[in-house]
Amino acid sequence: MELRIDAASAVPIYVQVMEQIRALVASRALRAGDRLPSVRELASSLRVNRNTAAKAYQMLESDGVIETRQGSGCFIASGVSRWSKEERYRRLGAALDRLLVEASSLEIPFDEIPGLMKRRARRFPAQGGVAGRKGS
Amino acid sequence: MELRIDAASAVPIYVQVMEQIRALVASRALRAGDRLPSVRELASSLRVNRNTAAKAYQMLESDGVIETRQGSGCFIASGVSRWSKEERYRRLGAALDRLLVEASSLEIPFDEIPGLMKRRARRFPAQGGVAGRKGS
Amino acid sequence: MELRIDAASAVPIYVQVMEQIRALVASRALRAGDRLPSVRELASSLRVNRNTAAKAYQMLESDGVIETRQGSGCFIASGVSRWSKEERYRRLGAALDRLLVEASSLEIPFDEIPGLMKRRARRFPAQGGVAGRKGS
Amino acid sequence: MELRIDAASAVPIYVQVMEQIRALVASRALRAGDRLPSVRELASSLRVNRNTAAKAYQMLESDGVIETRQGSGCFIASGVSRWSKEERYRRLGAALDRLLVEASSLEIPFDEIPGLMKRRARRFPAQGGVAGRKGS
DNA sequence: GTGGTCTAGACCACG
DNA sequence: GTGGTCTAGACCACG
Repeated sequence: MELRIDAASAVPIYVQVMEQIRALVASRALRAGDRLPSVRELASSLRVNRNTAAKAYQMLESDGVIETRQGSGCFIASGVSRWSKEERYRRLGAALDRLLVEASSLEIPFDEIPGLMKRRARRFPAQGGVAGRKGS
Repeated sequence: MELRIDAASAVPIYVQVMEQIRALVASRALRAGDRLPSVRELASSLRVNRNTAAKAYQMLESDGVIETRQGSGCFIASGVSRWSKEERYRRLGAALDRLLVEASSLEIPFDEIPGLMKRRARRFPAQGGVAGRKGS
Repeated sequence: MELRIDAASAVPIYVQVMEQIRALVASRALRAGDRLPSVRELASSLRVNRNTAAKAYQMLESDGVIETRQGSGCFIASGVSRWSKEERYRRLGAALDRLLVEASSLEIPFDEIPGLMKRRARRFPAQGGVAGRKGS
Repeated sequence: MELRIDAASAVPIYVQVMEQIRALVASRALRAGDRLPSVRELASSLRVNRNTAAKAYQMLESDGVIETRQGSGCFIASGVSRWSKEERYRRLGAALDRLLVEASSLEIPFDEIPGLMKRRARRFPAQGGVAGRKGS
């Protein structure tokens, strides 16, 4: 499991981690029983503080998304809510709206966006699972 | 002007206000010269502190989205970004990264994005938003 | 870093702080990467509220003068203005107007100004300040 | 007597008025017994609120710079402190430093400044007394 | 009425 | 330890 963190975002890092893990579960990229990296592994791969990674896991556990089994790690809990195809596209639509507002505000014509996106996407690893830390 | 604030969100209230006003400008629901509610009105309608409402307006002003006129209130500015070309593309790049992260998490292939975007873009008036009014 | 605040001045405290830090950057007493005192240190040394010190830093950050790194403090940014050329000359024009008002009030003929400026400019390191470090 | 007000400045308008009148007195452009425009005249020529103009006069009167004679108007008081030539040039020097800091911060080379200033100065009326309201 | 500044103090995120 | 957000409330400048 690889996540992408934007340290410059106003959204706290632990929330970014939570949201992305939730989204991976919801989109079925992660399934019940799948093992998650340890807090230390996650913290070092994302280059964030261990407390931050631990907090994300704690919150996910208290939300019932993951389960901690003493001595063997963290796992995706069973019975987590799934998102329908419609729900996933609805969410991407909202993200697209945010992008278009930004482009509009920056006075960048919409028809330039696909080209810019293509270049940007090259920095991403194999699609469907994104790795590392935002480079900008 | 109707805004919706989620006090429980990790996104700061003043940022939520900024984003929604930017969206209203992009969709031309708000246009250059339009008057915004006063800081006090906004604060009371959103049930937030006056300072929080004022901060949203001040940040929008420093971004060139709105203008403050002494004693008479805040108005939508006449546009034309004050950022350098480099800065504008840097910012759009960051927004594109956020979009790609979302698409990855939702397991939606990148090559579907341009098509989805095109449909979404129809909701926005002129392409690039402000472009059509550049001279005004 | 030693700053002097005039609490009785009509110029807001946070603006006084901003101006003095800008001056230290222009004179190269502060350089890209230098760490600034923490918000709490600055506030206590100037005997102002923490929020006031924080506001000065936040405004300098939004102007691109300093950078904030999560949990580790504020640092002088590596320069290179993010404003468009138009915006930069518009701002200098406003500063020139202020100078001309001052010269008029002091009854100093405008044609003496370039000579006086030349002498003053010797105190500043590279001409244009950051120009010499543009590549760094 | 004509003054130049910058409505966008962080310095309150009534303080700008006070400072410029003080400077005109100090530089001997105004002398003891000279009549000042009425509050109404001043307010309308500067296009500021009457309260603002009145406040400037009140403050100057309480500082002993001007005297109000009932029914005949405001006059420069006798015995107001004067600035020496050295003091006037010292003050202009400080203003020049502020300009150079701004230019440095905007990455505008110092050698462009005299040319820009010349163009800017054309907008000013006869030198030594400046009129109207800043146009930018 | 309009917006801006500042304080004191609480609480949060991150290292 | 670092910076950021928010509130409640005072006070100021300007119309």
